[in-house]
Amino acid sequence: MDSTVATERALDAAERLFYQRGIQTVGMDDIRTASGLSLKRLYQLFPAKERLVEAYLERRDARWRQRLAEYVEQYENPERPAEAGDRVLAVFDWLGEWFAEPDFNGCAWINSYGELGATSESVARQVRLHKAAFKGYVVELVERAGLPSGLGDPVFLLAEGAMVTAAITRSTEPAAQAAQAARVLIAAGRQG
Amino acid sequence: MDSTVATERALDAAERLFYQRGIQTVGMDDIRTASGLSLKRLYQLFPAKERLVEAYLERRDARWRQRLAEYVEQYENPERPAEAGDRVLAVFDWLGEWFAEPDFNGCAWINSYGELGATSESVARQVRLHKAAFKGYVVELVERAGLPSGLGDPVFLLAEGAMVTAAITRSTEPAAQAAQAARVLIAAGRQG
DNA sequence: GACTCTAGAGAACGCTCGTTCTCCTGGGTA
DNA sequence: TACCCAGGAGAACGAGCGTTCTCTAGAGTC
Repeated sequence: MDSTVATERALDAAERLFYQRGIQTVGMDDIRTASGLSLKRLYQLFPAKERLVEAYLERRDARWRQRLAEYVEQYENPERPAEAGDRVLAVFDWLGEWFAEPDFNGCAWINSYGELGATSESVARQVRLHKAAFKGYVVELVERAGLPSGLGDPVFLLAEGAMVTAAITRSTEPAAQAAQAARVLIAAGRQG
Repeated sequence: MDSTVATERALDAAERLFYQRGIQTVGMDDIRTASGLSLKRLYQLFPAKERLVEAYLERRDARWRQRLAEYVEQYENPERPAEAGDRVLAVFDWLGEWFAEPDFNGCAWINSYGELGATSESVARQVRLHKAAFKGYVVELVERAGLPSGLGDPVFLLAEGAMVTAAITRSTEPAAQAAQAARVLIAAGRQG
């Protein structure tokens, strides 16, 4: 089997299991079984579990942010004059769809941070990078909408709060609640 | 040694270690060493590690919410006509002080949920109870301030987002940012 | 003073899990 | 055909850890 195909299979299995059950409770044996690869092959591709965890978070980060950006770009419709803030609010629509996915289990980075942030410096670093990138994206959307850039902070906090709460309560509501609050903040920001 | 004293010592050690390093990475041996109790005594008081975890979360929940309520009550000053929402905003002041504590390591329940929410039903249940109680308290503050009770949701989400972000970025700023957003929402709510 | 019960110190047990090793098969190559 | 070697299956190793067991000391009681 091609090495890139094997890597992908390993990461697919790792992502599914790590995200669903947590990192520490999933053993390399579980990943072997789920991926159909041998332990030998797994350790050739990822010399230690920690490397696999890093690769899992990296790949998921790229995909998560890309999916978000693709969704938000729908709202960049040149045909109609976009309301300032439409694309900012689209973030919460996307969160709502994500929360509704059957295998939604919270934010992978918040979960990983709770599990390993205190122990693994590499995990902590990746979580910080992911959150900084997400926040940077939110700020960028705010600024491109011509809104005061200070709006980025509370919008980001609302999104984080919605992710955590959706996970714990197993509900999609927080997305709509956060969206509504963001709408009010945007309206206030436009006046001020 | 008195049994209640021993229980307290066990919980003190457990809380310090679990909160700082996570639950799974702390062994019963670590708790024995830190508490000065023997394993035998520990297992008399808590027949399994899971019981100790439950007791840790329960005791911390009671103390956390009591400290918050005590702080907020300062703002219940009958001498002056309190601004509606003062006590709601006091929640964020208190969060800011908490974030600044040297051993602050995020929200114990969010962390525990990330670590064990998928594995341990008892942990998941306690996290949900704690968050429901906190949210209930926020809603109560909002209503007692004569504000529209729908304001409870976004204020709660801002608080959650602030906790998560303060932990990951190791910064106290999110408390002030969330407070500022809450101020705007409250002002808008008073008008609407 | 003999007995009993509690508790301390820490060894021991059994299981899990990350990692490595052994043995074997099969395909490519001179 | 003889050789080589990448890879598969899974046993084996070693450490960590939750839990229990052993042995001992001491305090309370008749």
